[in-house]
Amino acid sequence: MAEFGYHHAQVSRIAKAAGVADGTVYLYFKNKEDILVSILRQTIGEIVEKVKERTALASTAEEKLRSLVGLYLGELGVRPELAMVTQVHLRQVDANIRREIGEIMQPFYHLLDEMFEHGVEHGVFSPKLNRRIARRLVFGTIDETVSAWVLSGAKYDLAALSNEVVDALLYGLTGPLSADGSRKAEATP
Amino acid sequence: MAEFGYHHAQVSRIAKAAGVADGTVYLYFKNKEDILVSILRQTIGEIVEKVKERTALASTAEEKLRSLVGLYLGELGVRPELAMVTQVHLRQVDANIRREIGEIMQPFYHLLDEMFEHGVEHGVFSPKLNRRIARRLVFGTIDETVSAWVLSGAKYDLAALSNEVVDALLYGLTGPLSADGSRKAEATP
Amino acid sequence: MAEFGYHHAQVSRIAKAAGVADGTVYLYFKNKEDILVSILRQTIGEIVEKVKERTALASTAEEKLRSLVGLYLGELGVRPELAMVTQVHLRQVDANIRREIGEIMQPFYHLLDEMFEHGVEHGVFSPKLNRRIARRLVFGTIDETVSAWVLSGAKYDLAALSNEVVDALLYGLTGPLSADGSRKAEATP
Amino acid sequence: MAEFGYHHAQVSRIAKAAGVADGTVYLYFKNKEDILVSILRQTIGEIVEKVKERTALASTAEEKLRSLVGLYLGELGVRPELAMVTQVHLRQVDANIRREIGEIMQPFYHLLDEMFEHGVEHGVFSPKLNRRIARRLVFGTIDETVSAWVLSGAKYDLAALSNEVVDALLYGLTGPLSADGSRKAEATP
DNA sequence: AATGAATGAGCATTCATTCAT
DNA sequence: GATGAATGAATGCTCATTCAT
Repeated sequence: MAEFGYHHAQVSRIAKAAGVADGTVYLYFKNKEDILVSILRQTIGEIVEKVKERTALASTAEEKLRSLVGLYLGELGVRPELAMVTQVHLRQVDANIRREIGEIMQPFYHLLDEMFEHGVEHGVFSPKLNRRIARRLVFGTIDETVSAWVLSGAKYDLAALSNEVVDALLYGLTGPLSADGSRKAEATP
Repeated sequence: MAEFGYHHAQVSRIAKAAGVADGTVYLYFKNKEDILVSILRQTIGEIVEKVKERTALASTAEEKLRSLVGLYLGELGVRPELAMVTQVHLRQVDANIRREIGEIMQPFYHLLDEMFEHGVEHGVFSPKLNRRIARRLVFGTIDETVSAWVLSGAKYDLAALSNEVVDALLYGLTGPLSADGSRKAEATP
Repeated sequence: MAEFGYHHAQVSRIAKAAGVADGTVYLYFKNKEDILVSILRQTIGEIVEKVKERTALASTAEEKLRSLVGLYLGELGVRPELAMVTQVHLRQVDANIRREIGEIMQPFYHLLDEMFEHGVEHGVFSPKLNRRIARRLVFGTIDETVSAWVLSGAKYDLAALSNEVVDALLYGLTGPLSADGSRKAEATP
Repeated sequence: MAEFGYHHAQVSRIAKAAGVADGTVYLYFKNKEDILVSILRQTIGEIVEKVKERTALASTAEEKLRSLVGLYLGELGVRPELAMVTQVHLRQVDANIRREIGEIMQPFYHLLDEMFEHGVEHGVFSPKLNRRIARRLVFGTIDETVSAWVLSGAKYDLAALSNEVVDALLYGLTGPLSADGSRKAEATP
């Protein structure tokens, strides 16, 4: 199927992108899987570090979520190749590795959980919401947002969507309610 | 097509699952991509048809969304092999095909859009919410839900999560507000 | 080291020699090792079968040995490619496989052992000779004989050496002694 | 160069064993082949020197052969890594090099030839025996003996086999004859 | 002289696709 | 229509060799 031009993350392509010979890659990584997984681990690690710093300064759960989403979209938004790796190449590997990916995402999921706990404690987030579902709501939405951006060719400003995405995550499709039960006009002023 | 196993969707495996010889597959499909894309097209087509029937009977946008999510998770929940195809195998192909997948999802996205329009018109959904973001909220969340279920080995009842997922989609992390602005105790009674 | 032109038994070379495409080889063999080991197993198997038939007809241990060596050199002598495999390619694989080769040679070694027992029982072979050393004497000598022939380019008649080789194996460097202790003039009349 | 392990004689392993960096090897050797061939050349050279000294003192052909075999097995028997090189690594290279190996063995073969001439002149070795076959008898047998020892893991005392091997080489399978034509009881008293 | 990071040719193996039957 | 044996392009990985320091 040469006509379709498969765009797998061949090691030779990665090497060429890095400006080194194929064999050089194996001086630094165990194998192809290790390359991709290492990229993800570092990317997630950096994002998690920044989010921790930033959310420590935020007092409300809403602000924390806004930091988290903003940083996630911001980091990937300025590095489309990284987004390509997380959204495309890493999904081309087999299910075993996808489970390993789950482990790498743990620190990020922990952040989400902590933030959620904080929000519930302060009466901001719904105590009725299943934590697992909350995590999928947040991660699923931002993941889909990044995927769409990558597949579009990374043509627009990803981080610019952050506030609207957070509004959706906070209030859902119904949007924020005003005290009298009517729809509020403005979510993000 | 029941025992894909957890790795690549080799054509020979698909043929064996279908009870035909390898070559026979090519009498009905142009190539491997065509097989996977056809499976997705049919699956989405069936779901869209059922959702159309069901949502025609639903009067409120919330009911419509509950039908849509319930049917989506219900259909994939009883056919793990299909979910394997949509969540794993189809992501292993190149970015070009993933864009084609976007086209196949169009009817489903239209449903979402119509439902959203209906909700906004009837004052149920927030008119402030970006349609594109709304779509990613809904699709991203259910996609992540199905993916997690598939990667877990399809061990639990996927459809059973439907109502909680819809609650999250409708009201977000903050959950539904009571008229007086306090957190409501129960989302799905 | 392209200048030296390594002559490893590449699978592609084997495939080309067999007149099939590279991939075809893997329809019949598990891997490269399996190819080489299978060739040896079949070759040795055929030789052992023939030797069994022939030695059953021979009454003396000397005749049996003559049959065995004659058939061994005869079989490889008419199939230089086989000899190439046994003497060159199979030695290029790692030590683990060389130990497996030992197992494949077992039937041949058993033949040698039986023949030796027969010779000792009938007073023809020395009862003092260590069986293991006897085996290495016989196999080492014919192996070296075949190797030299292969490395020379298989230019002469290998089987023609058989009788002289057997004389050497039977009587060693001292040659057969006449009854009075002097050197006999003729070993193989 | 003590722990070759049982697989390929990678240059990096040789360098590490020699306590130098990979690149340093190429200051002293042309290439990998040159390394292995040099090891063989030196080993054989040393053995040949020692055999020459020793056989000069020996008066009979039998004593000379006993010295030669004893020294060969003795030298390799105390240096299993050298035996690994001669029996395993050197056979993993291509046929061209194996022919070069033949040249390196020349001094050793000359020794064998001289010894054989001496034996024939003094009526100890059979004048009927083909010199080439005699050489293969001796070298094939000791080579096979060393190979078996190496592949067994060099677990037993190789030199201890020397006298029995020489007996086999001198008298063959039939063993030494007593003057009256009956089997002699003892070869090596 | 010595180093060791970088190289890239070389090869085993897989699997989507074809086509003679 | 159906088959499945045969194909060969594609790719991950190894390791002998080089060369800037």
